[in-house]
Amino acid sequence: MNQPIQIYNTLSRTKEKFQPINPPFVGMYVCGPTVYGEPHLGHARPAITFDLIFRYLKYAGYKVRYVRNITDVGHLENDADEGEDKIEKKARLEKLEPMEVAQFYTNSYHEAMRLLNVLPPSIEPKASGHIIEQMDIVKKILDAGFAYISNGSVYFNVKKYSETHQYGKLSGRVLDDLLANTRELDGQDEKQNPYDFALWKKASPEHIMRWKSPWSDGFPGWHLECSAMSAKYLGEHFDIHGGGMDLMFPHHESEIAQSVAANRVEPCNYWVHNNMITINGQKMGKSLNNFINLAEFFSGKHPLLTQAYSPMTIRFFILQAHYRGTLDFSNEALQAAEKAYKRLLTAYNILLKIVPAQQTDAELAQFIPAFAAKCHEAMNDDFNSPILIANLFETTRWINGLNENKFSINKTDLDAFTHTFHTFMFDILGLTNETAADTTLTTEGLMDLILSIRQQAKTNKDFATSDKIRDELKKLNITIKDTKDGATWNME
RNA sequence: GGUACUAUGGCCGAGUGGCUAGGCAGAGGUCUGCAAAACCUCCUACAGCGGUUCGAAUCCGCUUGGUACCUCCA
Repeated sequence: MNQPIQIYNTLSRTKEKFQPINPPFVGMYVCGPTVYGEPHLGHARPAITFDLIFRYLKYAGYKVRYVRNITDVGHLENDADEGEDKIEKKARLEKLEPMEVAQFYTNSYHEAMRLLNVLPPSIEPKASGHIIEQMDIVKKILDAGFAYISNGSVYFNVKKYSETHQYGKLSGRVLDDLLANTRELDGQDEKQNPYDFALWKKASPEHIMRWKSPWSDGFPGWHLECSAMSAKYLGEHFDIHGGGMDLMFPHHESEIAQSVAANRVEPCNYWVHNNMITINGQKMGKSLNNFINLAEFFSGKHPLLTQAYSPMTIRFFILQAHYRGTLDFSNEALQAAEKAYKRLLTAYNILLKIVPAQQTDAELAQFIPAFAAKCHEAMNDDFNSPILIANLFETTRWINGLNENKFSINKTDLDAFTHTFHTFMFDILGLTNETAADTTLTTEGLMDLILSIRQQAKTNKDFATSDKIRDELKKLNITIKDTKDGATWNME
């Protein structure tokens, strides 16, 4: 509303002006996790990407309804010989109810998101709670003639659909190519064409998660849950649909086909996809032994990690790259991010302590509004967080200069400066002031006392004592810095 | 093989047809009892080969590399 936002739309492969259907309201749907394992980096990136977008749209004055689902049914194992539901398999291995498994990992996911300071979505619907809505869509698609029933399962007729619509327009696929490149596999006789996809699957006898339907005892297939839940909470036609680039085909492509077949309307105007993450240049996968979950990053307990990385370091690192580029994790890169993040925090904490003067230096007076403008410009250009962060770093020399009395600033300008910094660093990027959070008044008092004793020792040339104080504090992760005006400290 | 994304200095990672990314690391300096921090200065890249252009890392083509997806599943 109050910002001209450009957003990259996968459908058009260009940046487009963001124009909601019904301003100031914005509907955004993002594909959430399948809860059958510990949350890992692959969960963090989309969550943080769309958290950034959510935060900025709200900042820009929109009333955003953000829906992010929990997938807790019908996820078949990728490389298993017999198609076995991931959640069911886990349940069998751990001797638990399937829903117990789903709940357990949903809780883990929520905890990881909380630590990463990812705001909870407005609505977080579960697939298992929307079976009826999904069956309704199956009925609609059957009625419209875009699906067929085969042996108790219902399949989407891609060929029929493509006679009047363009299946493949999101991912750039051509139907003939799909056909030519699809391998013939066993057990696909139910489908008329290999590229048809299931809307409803008949459950095999050992399949625990099943629901009654007009077609069979079974479970909803494929991409149906997102179509059902987005339509229920955002309407049949809403603004933004997001997710990882890996979901573009077939998941999102099929969502479009389903929605158009059922409702005769495109599900959304803007498709937004975040790019993938690699670890040391390789994709992350259990079979590659480089699978690191978020708890392991936070604790440092993984053979590939040389140290623990705080949630804010991970968040900062992810935001330092643009969401549409691939991002490679390595210890070196994370350590650089950790230092950079701390430097920015230090600058902010110094800014809070600056005492205003009567006047602001002319150059600084120009910088402050320019800084705000550049921050907005960065975010308006397809949520360019790396540019925003670079802009924040531009402030450090001003802040350090103020701290050393090289410049002066008046109260109005100082407030504006602080406000802009705070807004972009904490409200929009969603970083937290980890250092300040640990600092209590008691600690301040204790540190003042300790530093005065150390100053006394230094005055007496008792450097053994002063160094001992500094070294022992260092072991507690408290760093002393001696400056002209006395010692300062900060806690890591 | 197909589709998509991508290839930037020691590392991470932005970006535009001609002009500074930013961070980390490194070098020198200021400061300092020492150290750290801070500040100043330096390190100037754009996979390869062609083409368009007065001019391209930025546009086009080809080549090569990386990643994801292309079967059941969300």
